[in-house]
Formats: sequence, C-alpha cells, structure tokens
Amino acid sequence: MQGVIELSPGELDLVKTMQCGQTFCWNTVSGTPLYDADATNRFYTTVDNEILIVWQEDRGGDLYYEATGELDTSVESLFRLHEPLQDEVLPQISKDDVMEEAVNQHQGIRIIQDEFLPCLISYLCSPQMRIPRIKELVNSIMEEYGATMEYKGHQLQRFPSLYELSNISERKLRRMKLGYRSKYVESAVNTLIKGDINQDQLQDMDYRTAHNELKELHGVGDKVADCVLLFSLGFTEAFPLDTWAQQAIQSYYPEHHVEDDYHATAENMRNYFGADYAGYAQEYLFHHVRSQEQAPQPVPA
DNA sequence: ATCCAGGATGTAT
DNA sequence: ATACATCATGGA
Repeated sequence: MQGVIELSPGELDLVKTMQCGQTFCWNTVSGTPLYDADATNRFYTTVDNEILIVWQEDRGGDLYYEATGELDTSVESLFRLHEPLQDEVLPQISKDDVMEEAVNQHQGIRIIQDEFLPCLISYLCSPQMRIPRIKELVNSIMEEYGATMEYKGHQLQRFPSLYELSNISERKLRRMKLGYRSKYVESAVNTLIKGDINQDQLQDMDYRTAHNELKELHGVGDKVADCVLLFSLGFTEAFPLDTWAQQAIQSYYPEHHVEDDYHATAENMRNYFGADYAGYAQEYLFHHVRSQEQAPQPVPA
C-alpha cells in the first residue's frame, strides 16, 4: 500500500512533529536516531500490525507513504490532517503574543495519533525521565519483544502486540533499566490482557470519564492520562501538565496557574485556548519553552 | 558529590 | 483533600 497526500504550505512539518517530544513510537528507516533526523529521513511506526513509512520530499511539502500491507487506519488520521492547521487550528489558539510567537516559530507541528498500546507503554516509562532516555527505553522494548519486519532491505522493528508483551515481567523490565516504572508496564499489560480496559470503550467516553478510567491503570496519573488521551485517543481538549508546561504557565500565564491543583490549572488553560484545540496549544507551548531552554543562552554583558 | 528529569504512589495528617 | 517521602537510572 502506498500513496501521497497533497498538502498546502504550513500544514505539516514532519520532522518537527516527530522531534518535538510528543511521540516515542516512531523511528527512522535509515537507523539515524530520531532526534538526529532531518528532512531527508523517512520515518516509520507500527500501524495495524504493519509497518508504515512516511516522508516529505520537500520540507513541509506533500506527504508520501508506504506500508508493508493493507491498513485499516488512514494516514490522514494519524496526523489529524482533517483539521486545517492554518485556517482553523492555529487562528483559534493564537490568543496572545506568546502563543502567536510559538505558532510562528514552529509552523507545521501536528498532534500525532499513535496506537493506544505503544503510546500508553511509552508514557508509562516517562515519569522522571529525560525525553531522549524515554525513547531509548521504548526502542529497547521494541527490540526485546517486537518482531522484525523487512522493508526494501531494511530491518525495521515493530512495536510488540499485546500478545507479544504477555511474556513481559518486572524483572526483565528492570534489567532493561526501566527502574521503578517496570511494575507500571507489567501491571498495565496484565490489565489490558484481562480486557478490563480497552481502547474502544475509552473512545466512547467523554473526556473526563476517559481520564478517570485511564487512571485506574497502575502508574497512570493525571499527566500520563492526558498524554494518552491527546496523543493516541484523539481527545484534543486534553492539556497535559508536565514540568515544562507548568513552567511555561507560571511565567507566561500566571493568572491561570493554580498551585498544586492539576485539574483547575488544566481547565483554566482549556477554557482560555478553547476546548476544541487546547491540546495543540499545549504542544506549541511545550515545544516553545523547550527550544528556548535548549538554545544557547545569551551571555549577559 | 548533588541535583534533576514529559510523575505517580503510598502513607500520614 | 493536602503534605511529604520514596522510587531507578543517567547525565550535567
């Protein structure tokens, strides 16, 4: 299966979308580390038990794709391309100078829609971890439990299915350096295998109900729940409050910050930016403050 | 050496 | 409800 999706300028910057830190489910076909990749790279992930490869011939241009088999999921839906970024999403969240600058500097970042299982597992690995380190852990899980697929002479690693993960154990995960998150992953796999929680059920719920349901999983708190809701299940009203978002809110939106109250703060941001695309606002803000932090700091005279 | 990272849990108040 | 210690590992 293959094809191309025509895109207007500014609708998608694939590299930034891959590298802004929202997803741990993609890698490059060439083997270049995700965060070292540039516009010449092709990216792949697991969809419907197949491998999907996507790339842009020109940065920000049309999106080409190819898969190892037929997919039930559309490529458009994986990047939420049905939502016009320039004409609808960005104008709606550009409420002030801060967000306008974030949007202007990072044109083309999309909200990814990863598969539920890999998204959940990767964010279970995330507490108190640096982003590149989380990516390393997810890659080691793929290599340990996932199948290898062949694509044009490349050996690509599939994210393991729930069945493939059923052999998982806390001890093995600790050997893979997940630390205290090991029991989170083991417990989540067991819960999903039992069928107590499943994706279809979550997607039929309203945001708050789905949020609470996800938190039934051991290791899922407010923040991880919002990440899974936003980056996998399509709840774009989710506004994950991580350390970066909290920092950004305290410095740019102090009137919306409620000390030690996750839901009050998140609700304030949701109301301010609009529930429809609050998750986009979070992602642009998140990337904005991170790129400022990582840039060389100006030397005071 | 000390601090901190896309936080969450358990326990005590 | 709210405060606080604890949790693994690695990089700065």
